[in-house]
Amino acid sequence: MLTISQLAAYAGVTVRAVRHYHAKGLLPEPERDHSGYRRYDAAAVVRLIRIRTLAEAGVPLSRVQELLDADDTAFAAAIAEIDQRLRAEIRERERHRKRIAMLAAGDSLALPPEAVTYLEALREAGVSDEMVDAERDAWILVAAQLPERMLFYMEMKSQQLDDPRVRELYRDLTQVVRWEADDPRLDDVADRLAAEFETVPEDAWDSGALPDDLADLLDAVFLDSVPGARRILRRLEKHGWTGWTNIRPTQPASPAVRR
Amino acid sequence: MLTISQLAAYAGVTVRAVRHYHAKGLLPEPERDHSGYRRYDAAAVVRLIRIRTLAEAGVPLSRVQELLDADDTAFAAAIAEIDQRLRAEIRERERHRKRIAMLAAGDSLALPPEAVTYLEALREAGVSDEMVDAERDAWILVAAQLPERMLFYMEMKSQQLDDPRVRELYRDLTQVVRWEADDPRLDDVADRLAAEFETVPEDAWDSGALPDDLADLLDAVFLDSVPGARRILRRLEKHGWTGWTNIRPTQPASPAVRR
DNA sequence: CTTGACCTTGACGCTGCGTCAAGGTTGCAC
DNA sequence: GTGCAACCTTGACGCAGCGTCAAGGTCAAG
Repeated sequence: MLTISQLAAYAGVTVRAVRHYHAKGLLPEPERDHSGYRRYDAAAVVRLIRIRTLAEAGVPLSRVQELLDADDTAFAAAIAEIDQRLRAEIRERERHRKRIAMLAAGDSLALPPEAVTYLEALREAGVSDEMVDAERDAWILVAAQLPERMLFYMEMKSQQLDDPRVRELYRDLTQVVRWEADDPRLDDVADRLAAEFETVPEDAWDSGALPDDLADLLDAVFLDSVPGARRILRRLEKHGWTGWTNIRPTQPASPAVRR
Repeated sequence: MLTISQLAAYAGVTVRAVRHYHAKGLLPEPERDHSGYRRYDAAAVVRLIRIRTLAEAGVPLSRVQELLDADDTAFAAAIAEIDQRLRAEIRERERHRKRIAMLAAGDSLALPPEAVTYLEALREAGVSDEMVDAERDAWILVAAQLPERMLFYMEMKSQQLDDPRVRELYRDLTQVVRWEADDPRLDDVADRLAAEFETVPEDAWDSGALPDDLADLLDAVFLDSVPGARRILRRLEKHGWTGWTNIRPTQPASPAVRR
């Protein structure tokens, strides 16, 4: 008769694993000797080796039982299913590998490469680090909601950046975001912005627009992080512009007809 | 300001996951509103998206923290390590797949193919199912301890089975294992066995011998499962044979010298 | 006022054991 | 006989990453 550690050694598992299999009902509890020790016969070794074989093949313990006393057909079916699961787990890990490879390649988390390129262009245009970071965070939010539109947005933004006046505007804004909330120069900035917006054709506003809730979120970021934001927005309203992320002309007062 | 479910929705995770990240310290607990609800700003969304991005890439939560504020070098190193782990997990699953494929192919668990072949040969030689099962269990024990020697053993056994007299012996034993412990015919069987053993050259016994502890275990199986086992062994001893699994001639009485 | 959708904390469940803890047993050396 | 190491026992927590009740408080709309 064998003690639990001998049994475990024969089957190549730990004592703890044997007790675990008892607890799970995979291996029947054997007789105890006079001092309460478990005593095993050789049949237990065989059963334990079978359990270990299945477990090492990736069979979940909850299914080992049924596999041990399945007939050939059921066994084959169960095996096929387990193989399916293993394949899925492998595919998942391979997806993970690809993702972390991309993380290692790009300089920023959670952004597609075209966004990384755009942010790089911003930096090269002389925009300060902190503003690039703010832009990056904003685009992370967008990319999380609309990954499939990022390429479009980034191409649009990159084109805008080709215009030297836009680049200058960005550089100037780098200073503006540090001004106090009541700095009177904010109004001048808003006036310049409004003048700039006038040059954009009327129908171009909607094409690059973001969903309202996302725009609200990004507006909130702007308002939270830039002291002068509120003053700029108020001044822009006076010029007939509303919003920020989705900036557009205030609706001409065409009275809505009710009923 | 966002509620926890809005935050979760923006980042594409569950509310439970957000709370879990709070508990793990990955995401700082935000301010509470007057009724104790958590209120988040957009920065939290960005941080949460970063966490999710890393987690989805297979980074363990315990390492997300350090990765979020690692510099490029440290980040690359950590990524490389995680990729290592993912590859190891993939290899493990592929090993599992191979193992279960083998389980599906062979008709028996925990035995190498040559053993399956041998058992098949036994069955075809007319040995009863229950005796084949007993043989199989015995070889499962051997295979677990000495997998590298199984090919050798199975070739040896297969060769023995080429001898028609051995095959007949096996067939006869099929009956014998069912006899009562005190069946007098057991002695005749032991006599026949002894006569058979005599034909084996003296030096052949050790070549196929198993380690003593394993032989003891298999002997125990024999004694446990065959009622007449003890009587056969006693009778064999009288003929000068000892053991069963590792049967061999009793040592000629060469008196041991003490001190 | 009611209802349904959210919010809160707390706690158990899942997988397969590893790892104490606290105590009893066995077997061997002295 | 005694001591010590190496076993054995049950019980319980820990691990990863949340899912899923439970039991209650809150909010907004009808």
